[in-house]
Amino acid sequence: MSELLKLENQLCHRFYTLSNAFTRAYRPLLKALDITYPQYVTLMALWESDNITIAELLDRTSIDGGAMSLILKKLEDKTYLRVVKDEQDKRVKRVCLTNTGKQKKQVAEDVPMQMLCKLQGMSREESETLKTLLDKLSGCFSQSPP
Amino acid sequence: MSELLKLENQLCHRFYTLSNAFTRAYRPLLKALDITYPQYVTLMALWESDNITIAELLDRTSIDGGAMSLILKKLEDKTYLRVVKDEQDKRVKRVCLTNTGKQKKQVAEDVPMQMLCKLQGMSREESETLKTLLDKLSGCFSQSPP
DNA sequence: ACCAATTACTTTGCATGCAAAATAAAATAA
DNA sequence: TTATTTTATTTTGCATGCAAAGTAATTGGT
Repeated sequence: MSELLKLENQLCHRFYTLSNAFTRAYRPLLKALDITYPQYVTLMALWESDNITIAELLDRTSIDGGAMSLILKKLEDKTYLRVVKDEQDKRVKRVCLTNTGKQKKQVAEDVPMQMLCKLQGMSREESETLKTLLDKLSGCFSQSPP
Repeated sequence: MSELLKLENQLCHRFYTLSNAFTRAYRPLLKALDITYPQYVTLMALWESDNITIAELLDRTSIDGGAMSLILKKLEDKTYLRVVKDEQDKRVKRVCLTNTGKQKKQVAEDVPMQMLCKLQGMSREESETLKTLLDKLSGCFSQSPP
C-alpha cells in the first residue's frame, strides 16, 4: 500500500474536513444574524469597505461569481444591502450596505470572539504560525493555477 | 473597525479559500479517473480497506451521509464498486470495490505526487508542521461539537 | 465610425454539504 | 411478547462551488 495514497497522509483531506467543521461551527453563531457562512464573509468584506464593485467583492471574498449573484439577492431580500448600477459604466454594479446592514455589524462583533472560545487549545502563537503556513500554501496555488 | 472582524484575520476564511483551491487543483488530476474530489476520497478509503460498512466509510471520510448516498450510486454506476446488504444485520450495507475499482488504484497512485508538485514552495518540514497544527485544530472541534 | 475582442455579471446544470424528516430493521424495556 | 427506542441509510429542501454558456456594455483596432 503506497503511503502517499493513504487518507491520513493527505493535506487536502484535512482542509476538506476543517473547512466543513468551520462552516458547521459558525452556523449557530450566525443564527442571530440569520445568515450563512458565505453571506457572513460577504458582509465582513462590506463592513470593511462599503460601496464596492461586485468584482471587488469577488476578489476579496474568493466566493464564486455565480454563487455571489444568489448571495447578493438573498442579502438584498433581507434588506442588509442594495445592489445599484454604476452610472459611469453600466456593466458594473455596486454593492451598498443599508442602515440595517450597517447595524448588524454591532451584532457580528461578538462572533469572532465566540469562535475563538471554541478553539481553546490552540495558543495564539500556534494560531499565528498556522496562518503564516496557510498563507504560504495559498501562494503555491496562485502561482500554478492551471 | 475591530480587528477581529477583518477578513484577513479570519482563520476560517483561509480554510474556506484553501479547501476550494484544493478541490479545483485536484479536478484536472482526477479527470483521468473520471471522478470528483469527494468520490476520490471515498475510493481512497476503500483502497485502504475494502468491504466496509457505509457507517465506517462515513466515519473515515467525514463526508456527509446524504451526500455519500449519491456518491455511492455514481461510483456504482461507473462500476467502481458495489453496495450489498449485510446478511446478519439487514439495516447495514457494505461497500465492495469491483475489479475495475481495484485497478483504478494503479492510475490513482500518480495523483498524490502530481499534487505535491503543485505545492513546490512548501518544504516537507513546513508541510509536516502544518499537518500537526491542522490535527490539533481538528481536536478543538471534536471536543466542542455543540 | 464600425466591428471584433474584452469585461462585468447572470444563468444553467451538475455535485456536494447540511439539517431534518422518513424508512426499515434490530435492540431494549416493560 | 409487545411497545418503545435506537441504529443505519435514504430522501428532501435549501445553499453554495464550479465550469461553461449567455447577455449587455465598453474598449480597441483599423
